[in-house]
Amino acid sequence: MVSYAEERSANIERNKLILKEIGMEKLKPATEPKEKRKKKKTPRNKNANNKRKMTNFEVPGGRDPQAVEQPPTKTARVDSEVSEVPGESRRRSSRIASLPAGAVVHAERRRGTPLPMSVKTIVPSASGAAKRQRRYDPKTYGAIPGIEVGSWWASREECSNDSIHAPWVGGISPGPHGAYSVALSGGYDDDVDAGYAFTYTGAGGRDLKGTKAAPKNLRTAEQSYDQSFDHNHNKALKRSVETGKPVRVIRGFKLRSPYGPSEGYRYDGLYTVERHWQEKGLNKGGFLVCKFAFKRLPGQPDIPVRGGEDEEPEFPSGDEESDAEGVDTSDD
DNA sequence: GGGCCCGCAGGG
DNA sequence: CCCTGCGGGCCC
Repeated sequence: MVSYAEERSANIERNKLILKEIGMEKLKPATEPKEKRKKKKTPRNKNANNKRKMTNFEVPGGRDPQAVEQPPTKTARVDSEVSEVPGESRRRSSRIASLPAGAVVHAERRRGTPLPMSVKTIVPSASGAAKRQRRYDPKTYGAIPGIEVGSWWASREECSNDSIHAPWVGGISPGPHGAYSVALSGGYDDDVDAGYAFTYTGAGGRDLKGTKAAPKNLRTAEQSYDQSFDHNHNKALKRSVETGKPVRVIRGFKLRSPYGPSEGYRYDGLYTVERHWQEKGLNKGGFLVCKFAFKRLPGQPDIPVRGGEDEEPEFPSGDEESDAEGVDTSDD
């Protein structure tokens, strides 16, 4: 029988081929910007709230943000001076590693704290927009005004608040004419992330409730049955292929790829879903999974790659050879 | 590190 | 109301 590693490489190779087929080569810049470590420029500012968002890379030489409806740079919401997050060098791998020192999580949102309910009701937000104080409807195709490509958040909750990706947990935010957004967090071991294109695994096929005897109430779990395009989320991504609607993409720190941020979540702009198919997933049982191939729209700022200084690129950033990269368990 | 258990946004 | 989901705090 085939080992997990072998099966994984095989899947990865197949997925890489698909990415080549959809023509992502041209999108990848000759030289890729390094992820900017969030240095601790500003002293501290321990006033909570500065954990808002920040753009992670300033593009060398002004590119023209034309091609893709670039939202008006409107840094609202950061009411306080956008102090640099003193996140310094944290090694990825820990959870949401460092909410930078001063970035205290709002007490109301903490888990054990008592008044989460009242938080929602605060800020009626006249326009009856949403319960949260969202400025824009996340159920929008394309860019969210005011959120630049490269913006960064410490948690999924914050991404949701800024309407970039509404679900707190789910990777896919479905809509009638396609998905609005997806989150790459490395949930599936055989997905390939080449930055300017990537493969993505659909939702479903998991038993989140556990067994009758041992109920689990989980949020994620191993595959235990086939995924299908009947699942609303997968159906939405399939629609994206048909309609060509752009999908917002965020990458999370758990993503094992040079393009994954070392901490938190980063908005990497708009992509189109080029293909959808089903294949045997990397799971015990060989259950089918729904797969999708995404390609980035041109004209957006380059994606920063990890490996600023104290981090060594674990993969040769691209695909190229069939480098046996991930096959190992290169710890981490 | 792993296991638990949970809040929440969204859709049905 | 019910169920789902590439989180995440907490405890061990």
